Amino acid sequence: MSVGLQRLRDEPDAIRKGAIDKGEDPALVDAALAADTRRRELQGEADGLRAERNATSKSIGESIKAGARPDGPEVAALRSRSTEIGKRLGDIERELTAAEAQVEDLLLRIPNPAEPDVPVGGEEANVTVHTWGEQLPRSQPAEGEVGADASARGATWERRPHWELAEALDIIDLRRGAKIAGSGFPVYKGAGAALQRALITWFLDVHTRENGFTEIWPPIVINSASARGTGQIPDKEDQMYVVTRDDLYLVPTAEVPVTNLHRDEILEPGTLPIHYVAYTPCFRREAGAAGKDTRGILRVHQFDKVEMVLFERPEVSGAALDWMTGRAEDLLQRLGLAYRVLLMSTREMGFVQSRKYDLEVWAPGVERWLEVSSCSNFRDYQARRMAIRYRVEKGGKAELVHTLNGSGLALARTVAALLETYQLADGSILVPEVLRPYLGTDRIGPPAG
RNA sequence: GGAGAGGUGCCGGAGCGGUUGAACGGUCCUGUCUUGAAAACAGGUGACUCGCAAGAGUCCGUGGGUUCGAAUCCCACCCUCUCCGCCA
Repeated sequence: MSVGLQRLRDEPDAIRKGAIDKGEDPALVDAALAADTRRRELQGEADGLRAERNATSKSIGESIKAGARPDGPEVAALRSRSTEIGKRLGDIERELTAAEAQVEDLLLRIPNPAEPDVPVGGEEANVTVHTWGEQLPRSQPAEGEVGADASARGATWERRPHWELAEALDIIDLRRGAKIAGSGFPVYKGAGAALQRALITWFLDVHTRENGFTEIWPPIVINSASARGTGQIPDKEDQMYVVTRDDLYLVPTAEVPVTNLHRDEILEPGTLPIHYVAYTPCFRREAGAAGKDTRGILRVHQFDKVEMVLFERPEVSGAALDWMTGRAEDLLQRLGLAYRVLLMSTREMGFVQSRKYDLEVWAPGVERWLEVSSCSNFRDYQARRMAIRYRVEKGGKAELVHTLNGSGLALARTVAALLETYQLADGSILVPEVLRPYLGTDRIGPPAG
């Protein structure tokens, strides 16, 4: 169950197209359909046999009650007949179980089709919806609006990448992180550590106090059922760290534990929408990305993220996605970081999303756009996997909810962009207005040496 | 980690191996009554699968097993609670 058998039967062409657009195998649709037909046949047979057996067993009980001897010939005849049925039933049931597993397996491998207006294609097809802020150049006049500093007046200076700044300021220690855990596990130190804490706290404060979210502080390990629910299994299994001994995974994002909060639940009328926000560290193996973005903290195995998770009624999930994306944008605007919003194409958006916006922030030191947020609507796809339903009215029929989530925001890259944007000519960092109450200073540095 | 108790429907709480999908109570819904409400009374009130329907089937923590038949018996696992130990 993922795309939904009903929809698969009703509009197989649309599902096939959805698979093709996402670069997945459309033949899975036909395989699933065929497996489902077989499954239904078997279930019909099994149900018939069970009905027969149930009736026979019942008549044994009734005969005995009516006075027949339990070891008499009448009962013995019924008994052997029931045994006979049971044997056939056993065979059918084995086949049925296999067929059910097959259907489920195939369904799990069929992607959620993108919404009709999502551009078809790969990276080149992504659409920039809009941009905000000034895309600062790497070379900065000394009297630039952000980096005005007396000592550098009259000259131009080059913005430095965040890893140089961080090392000079001694606020991020990548080498020692590699020593104690491995490469890609940064150590934040002093003002660097405080900056992490400030960002996390500020994000959570805005979401809970201004945006109406309920804060969740979830476990940062998940079991396989939870990983399956949100689609990490089987789609992204090799990106997760596994605790084999206890059959647990380290969370790749708070989305997994938080969305699973309502797994196998029917939400009563009046409970939707549910808006959760959660901070967790996030662990990703980044398998297949070796050698990519090796410098600095652009691609790391552990980073911090504040995540928004929404449960919505189907008819408003589209608007909810826009709203949620706006909440993430608001944070970037108040941090004063230039960014752009991308509507991701079919092959870029992922397996379980129906629509996804990425927020990319401009990092002038490395002169790149960095993804710091990804806001997605999953419609009923995750909800079906997790059996999250709701009732419109008391006693009404249970319907699947729509789930959405988005980063608000992911830290490592935000920190990189922030350091590079707010660096001054002397290597110190101006602290954005909104973070000053949290950091207790308006400036990090300058470096001692 | 050790010892014990227990996991049943929206909730509480029954359940000799055979009309128990599940008594009883509560909740909620619908009627009757009432100017309205409350009370009282009557009826209804789980999810899922297959089926046009009638209906059939599955589900009593999970997975196996015994049996003609299992919520009821056996085994394993998971979870909760109590006591002990340990500990941020």
